[in-house]
Amino acid sequence: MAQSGQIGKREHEILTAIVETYIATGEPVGSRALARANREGLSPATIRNVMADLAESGYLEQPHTSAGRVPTPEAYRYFVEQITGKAHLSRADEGLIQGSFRGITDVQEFMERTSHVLSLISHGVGVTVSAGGAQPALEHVYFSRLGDRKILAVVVTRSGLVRDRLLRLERDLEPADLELAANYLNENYRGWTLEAVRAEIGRLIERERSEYDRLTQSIAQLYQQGALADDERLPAVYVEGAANLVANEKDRAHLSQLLKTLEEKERVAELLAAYVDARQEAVRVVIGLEQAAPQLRNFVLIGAPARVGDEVMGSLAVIGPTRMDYEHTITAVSYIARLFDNLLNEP
Amino acid sequence: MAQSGQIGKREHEILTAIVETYIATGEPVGSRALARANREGLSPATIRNVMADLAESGYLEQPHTSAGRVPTPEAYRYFVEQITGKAHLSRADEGLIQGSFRGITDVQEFMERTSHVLSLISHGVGVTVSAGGAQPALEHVYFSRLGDRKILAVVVTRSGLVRDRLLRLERDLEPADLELAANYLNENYRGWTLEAVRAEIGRLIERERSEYDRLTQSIAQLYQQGALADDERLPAVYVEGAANLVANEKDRAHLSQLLKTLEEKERVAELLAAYVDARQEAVRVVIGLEQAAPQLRNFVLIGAPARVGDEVMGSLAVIGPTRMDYEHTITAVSYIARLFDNLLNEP
DNA sequence: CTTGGCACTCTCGGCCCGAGAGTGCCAGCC
DNA sequence: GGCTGGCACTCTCGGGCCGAGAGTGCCAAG
Repeated sequence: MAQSGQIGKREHEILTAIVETYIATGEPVGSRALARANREGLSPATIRNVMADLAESGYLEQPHTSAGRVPTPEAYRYFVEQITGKAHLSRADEGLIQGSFRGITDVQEFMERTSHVLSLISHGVGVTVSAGGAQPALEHVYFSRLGDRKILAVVVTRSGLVRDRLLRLERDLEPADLELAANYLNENYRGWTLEAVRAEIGRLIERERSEYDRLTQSIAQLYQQGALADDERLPAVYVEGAANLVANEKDRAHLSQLLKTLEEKERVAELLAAYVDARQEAVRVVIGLEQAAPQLRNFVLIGAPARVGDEVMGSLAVIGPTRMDYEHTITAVSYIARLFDNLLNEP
Repeated sequence: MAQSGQIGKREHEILTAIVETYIATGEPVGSRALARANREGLSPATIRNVMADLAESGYLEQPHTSAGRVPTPEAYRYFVEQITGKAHLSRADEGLIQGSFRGITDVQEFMERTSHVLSLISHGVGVTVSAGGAQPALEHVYFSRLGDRKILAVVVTRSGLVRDRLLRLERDLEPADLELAANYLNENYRGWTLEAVRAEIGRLIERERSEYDRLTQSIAQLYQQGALADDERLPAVYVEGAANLVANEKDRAHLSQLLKTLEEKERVAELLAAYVDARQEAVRVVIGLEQAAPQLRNFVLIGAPARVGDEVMGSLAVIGPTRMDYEHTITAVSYIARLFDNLLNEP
């Protein structure tokens, strides 16, 4: 009786074989085909019995009577658990990844390529999201006057991210004022988290409310228009390989919805934030994303945090159909996550 | 005999009606339906005669005998020519555009929203590409040391674009050296085009080859690793609304190719560069993009340069099927192109 | 516990056919 | 001469039907 969900050696073999062939072919797998491929030479009838047990335990489903069996999310979870640890990055994939990153010079491009190469290897959608989570620390600010009361603020963080914001001031500031303000901030607050800087400036303004000098006034204005604020609310999101979904999704309306969802950058960022655990290094595999969005029911997320030293710079992930090459994808995600660290810490 | 392509009043009316209903319905339009809609009460037979003439002149095609007629690219060109100038932005579209841009603070986000709102209005793909063409002028550089021999270079241009590059030096530089180098560049070359700065530094290094002082040495290293180079080679490209293609393209393989093409940012940038004329302000409509890519045969580009004052900051465009709402799209592109200018020059 | 056999079920592709839409052409009408 | 109604013809599309193929469940025997 397998109804408790016990999985013995034979069950394991057959379940694994079903998941593998279903991933390879995309069609419900029947007992006959399985018997032919099986090295132990079991008969179709035997396999049918085992399959019936597995179906009862919730690992298999039938699209309709008299079709083959299809793995349930439960089956994929089991399958992935068995793979984990054993998998090994293929030479070809390693070469592909290394080649993709050759000659990269800017951070955005690095993220873009990461997404791209992930989509190539997984045949799913590659996603990279910057930052989120940890508070970025201030490295440098710069203000540039673009026109009347229009200021461009550029903030560089310790971890190498660059953010720019367009500010509209209430009263105009001269370039000299801007320079003084930037110098003041750079000299006194380098290395502070942006939040701490904001808090400190808020206090500063409060304290000196009455005796506003020119510098404080400039800074107050810039601060109030959000020069240093909210940067963490706008993580950079890179999505590549959406075209891969076309082959997998046959329902047009559904496909269109999927593409729309992936174009909403904030939602993608939330998805990664919800599922990728920044605190631990491991690759996370989530099978069935229906909680995040109903149209992602038959989808899988395979992600990992991207960290440089102790700071989390963001996360990378593959989003793809449950019918996915887990082994390649998991190893690739894990490899690139480590690479990310090396890129900035090693020669 | 209409074989010379002469278009009289009646031909004009009927051709316009055919294009309009084909755009609306997507199905070949027949003489009967046209007769019913026609206010002049012409009979189907008469219309058939005119249609036969138009077909001979190259404005109409039949998918097969005994189907209705479908407009050729020539017909769309004619149609668009008639529209141009007359079109007027609808209240609803104007509200949508204004609403989309409310509260925007950074340049990237502005471009992204532009692409997004274009895709909403046109039901095609909205595209925005920064820069290209004109040489950007230096406003400010900053160097940050990320780790051993790893430098982050941030370049702000006059027009408000921010670019960062990751450099790997041959010999390490101290933060103090970096600061000196940045100060030197900022003080001496602000307002120069990047190319001019590069040329000048090249000369400087050449001249002082033997008597390298510490500052020149730092600058030489940063220069050689491309701190100021090639920025124009990497325009930022924002593509939104690819999901809209799903509804229009029935061939899956083709659809997949289309999406792949749109994901190749460089190709999209080239496409705009090729077709959007930076020197003149007008909206450009290109019908039939097969020269750019065979899979874009039945596609149309409607684009305009985005300029701030005299400087071209990039271009914006809609790429969509020939069956597109030209009137809405052309007016929207033109409106946003002007808005782009206002954004930075007016209150 | 495993296996071969057998009856049953369900899908899928091919085929046929009729309805519907559209065309081209011709003869007649204004 | 241009416009129109009529008519025969063509092509697509959807529905219905059928047979092949694949798979199942169950049973009885090894």
